[in-house]
Amino acid sequence: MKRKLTLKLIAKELDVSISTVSKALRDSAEISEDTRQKIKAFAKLYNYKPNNIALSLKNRKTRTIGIIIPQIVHHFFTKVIKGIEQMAREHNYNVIITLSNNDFDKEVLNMELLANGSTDGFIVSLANETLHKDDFRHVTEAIDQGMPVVMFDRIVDEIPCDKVLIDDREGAKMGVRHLLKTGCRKIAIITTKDYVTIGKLRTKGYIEALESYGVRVQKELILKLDNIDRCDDECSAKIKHFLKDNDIDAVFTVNEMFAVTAARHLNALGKNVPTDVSIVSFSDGELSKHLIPSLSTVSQHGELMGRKAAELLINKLERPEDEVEEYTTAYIDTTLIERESTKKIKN
Amino acid sequence: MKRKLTLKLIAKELDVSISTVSKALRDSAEISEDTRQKIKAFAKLYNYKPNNIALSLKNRKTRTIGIIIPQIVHHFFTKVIKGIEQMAREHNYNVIITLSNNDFDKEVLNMELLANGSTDGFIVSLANETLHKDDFRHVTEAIDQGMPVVMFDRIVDEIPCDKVLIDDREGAKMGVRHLLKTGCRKIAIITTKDYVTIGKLRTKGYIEALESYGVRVQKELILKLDNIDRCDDECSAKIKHFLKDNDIDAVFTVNEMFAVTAARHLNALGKNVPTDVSIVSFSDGELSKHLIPSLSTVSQHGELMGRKAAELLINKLERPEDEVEEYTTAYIDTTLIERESTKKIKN
DNA sequence: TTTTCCTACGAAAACGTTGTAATCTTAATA
DNA sequence: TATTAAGATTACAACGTTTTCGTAGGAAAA
Repeated sequence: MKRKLTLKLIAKELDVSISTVSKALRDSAEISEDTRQKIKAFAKLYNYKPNNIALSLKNRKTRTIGIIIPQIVHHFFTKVIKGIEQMAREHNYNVIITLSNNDFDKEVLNMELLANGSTDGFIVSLANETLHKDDFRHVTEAIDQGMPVVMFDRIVDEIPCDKVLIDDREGAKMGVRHLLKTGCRKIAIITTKDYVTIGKLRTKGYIEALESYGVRVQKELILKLDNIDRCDDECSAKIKHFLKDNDIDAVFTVNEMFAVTAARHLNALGKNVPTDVSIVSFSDGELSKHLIPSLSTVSQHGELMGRKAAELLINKLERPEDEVEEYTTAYIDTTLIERESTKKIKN
Repeated sequence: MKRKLTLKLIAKELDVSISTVSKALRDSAEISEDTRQKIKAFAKLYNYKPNNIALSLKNRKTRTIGIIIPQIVHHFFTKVIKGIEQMAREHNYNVIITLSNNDFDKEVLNMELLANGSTDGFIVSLANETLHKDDFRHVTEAIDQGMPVVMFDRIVDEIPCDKVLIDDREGAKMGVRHLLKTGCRKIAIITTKDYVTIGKLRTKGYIEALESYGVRVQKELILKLDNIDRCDDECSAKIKHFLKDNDIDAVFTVNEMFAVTAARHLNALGKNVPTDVSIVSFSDGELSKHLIPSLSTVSQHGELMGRKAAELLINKLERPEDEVEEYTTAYIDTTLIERESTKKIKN
């Protein structure tokens, strides 16, 4: 196995010192034109590339961003990553992704692992279990150690760091308003339990939208589920009964899976979408687009979110030492995408 | 900003040498029980963690695997990554992911970037443009430098390295056979042009399945499209006409998007799936699962593929120096998943 | 007492860089 | 001719580890 080319090898080969080689390659004026050319030619010929690890150690910087997310088999996170990737690349940063699988211990482990010199900062979306446990020491510890952290999507208010959020309340409001505009009045919502910030805020938006139209909010039309973005059999059964037991003409869901499951059950119940029941879902997924009928959604723009998160982090990483600490919370707007699961707006 | 705790700081604090601290923490018998306890207690109290970068530099190993893939917004790659992640984690490796966006130059750049000390080896799926250009120097160069490389899915036969592939021919055969078993005889295929290896092999499987049942292969029932995994308007229109113009009772597609598009057009044509026309698709997607009706698929097991790729790579990384070079090509079996788009098998 | 052998620690090198300071030439100036 | 200046190169330390080798001091053996 060939050994990677190093300054030392070049130096030995050309019979100069290591310093000379280093300086020549960095175009230092200290080195004579002759020597510089010779060294650069040699380096180019044998394709010398400085060793990143050594540089990281020396500079105490890795130019690497660590992403900690619950899972990757999820279109939303996938898009966020893409956004982060883009922005990172533009600023010459690398990206390491680790998955927590929604497991608290694994999340802690991953953060510790990456905190030991591998990354300059973190972009984090917390695991379900972490939110549940209400234990964020691993995050605050990282922050205390001087690691900049940006949280997105699944955040915790109390942690002092930059945050990027979807404007969940506004988004939900927009989605439900659309249902109202198309004439629906018996609008249900399928959401998560309140400890999930997202669910809570979206529920709030739902309520506000109804109130703004003078529609009474009925408690029995609000279904709060334990699941967050998967929908297992139990979850599916609950949705089924919910849809069967209530007289509704529309359903708003806080994620795609709930919507798809609802669509399936409505279909089984012989209800036509959108004639009998309209559906609007919060989403950043492919599913909505291709379902028959395709789903109208409140689109989350995960890519933008990723870009923003990366931007905030990079700002922190490159700010001068003495700058005052200051935390931003950025909101990413949502867009309503009309598809086949809602009726046309009446004029 | 607090400085990270290092051996040096501990040594200074406890008034011993750096060596002593290092040894104590690694439970060396050289250090007296007393000192050892004292040092370990201190380290624990202040949460000392060795610096990874320094270790990497020293050991000339990073315990990091680099993944180079065309895109991440694609369920298949997402699953592969998950598989790689798992296996890596089990063997105490980290994972860095970079995206080529199907762009040749970016792929080259990414590989060079990661090759400079950041990773011990690569898992690669080539960009379309790279396959088209037929230029693989960046890969062979990495291999020449002693970087183990494992290719998966979009591979090139000539490159000497481990490879992981889906058994496309067998998979397609199994899918089409299932259609035959459920009584279908007028089976169409929607596939890609032959220059895409995957399409070619799957078409071959289709033909073999028909022949094994003594069903005549009709050229007009084979639709070869230019697209690979997206399906734009033009592509959709072609599928629409194909379905309208031919009298068929089943359609086999080489990817999920073709299947979804077909389902949509069949629906519009008033054909019931599966009563009038059955559908089987090659896939590793979520779409199939949630479509109404859900699609029967030849499942690709991306996760397994990822695990296998990681396993091969780790084997290479940990094999003794003097072992002979030897390359494996592993095939990942496919599985037929029966859902609602096919009829039950008649006995 | 002298030699040998443990025990418990420390010094130093190495991994690959970079930047500062030191050194050595050679030519110009006084 | 002696001094200085400049130009060109090199030595060295540092980043944080681990590990090999060395060594001091004391106890056991001769």
